[in-house]
Amino acid sequence: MERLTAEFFERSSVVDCARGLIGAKFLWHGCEARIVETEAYAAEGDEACHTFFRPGARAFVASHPAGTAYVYLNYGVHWLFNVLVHGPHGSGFVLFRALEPLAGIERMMERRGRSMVRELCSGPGKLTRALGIDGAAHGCEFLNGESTGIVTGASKAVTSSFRIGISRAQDLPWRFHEEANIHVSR
DNA sequence: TACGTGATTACC
DNA sequence: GTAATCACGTAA
Repeated sequence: MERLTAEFFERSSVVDCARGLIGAKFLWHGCEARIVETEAYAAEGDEACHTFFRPGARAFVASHPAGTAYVYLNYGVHWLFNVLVHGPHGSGFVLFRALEPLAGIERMMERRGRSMVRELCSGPGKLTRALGIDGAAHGCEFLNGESTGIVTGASKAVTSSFRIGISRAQDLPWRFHEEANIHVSR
């Protein structure tokens, strides 16, 4: 078990980072959860990535180091959590789509208002709510924080599939999840 | 299956 | 100023 550093998000492509994070442990202010579902968004050549239609996202990519949190509000309701990648052949984001709660579960239940563990983090908007992540985390270099970061973990059988909830570039198999894990999004 | 919700953006 | 678009969750 080792802490991931920014170097992890510099040495591989955004797609490999997304796949490689499955099974790792996400630490956030007293809560711990295994990453069981991610998606990759490439800053160049991916029409579903924010950089394709948002100048502000392009500016963010250009002005922050690898490993920075990119957090934004979606549909006016849900905060979504991404990690910035600066790979050898391009930049991008890894979206956290689902987690398997390990510690701090009581706190997650409080924030979610649900008591079933598999309802806590089984979606990108759910997991930010469960962990108390909001716009304050945007731009944060959380990897080496006092109480935030990512720790390597056993990667089990990882399946790739198409990304969810997007209208463009639907043909890229850039969603990754652990097989047969009940905590992935529905 | 319908719909609330608000930031960002492009275009007047 | 306006309108369109959205990497979603919930109840039903």
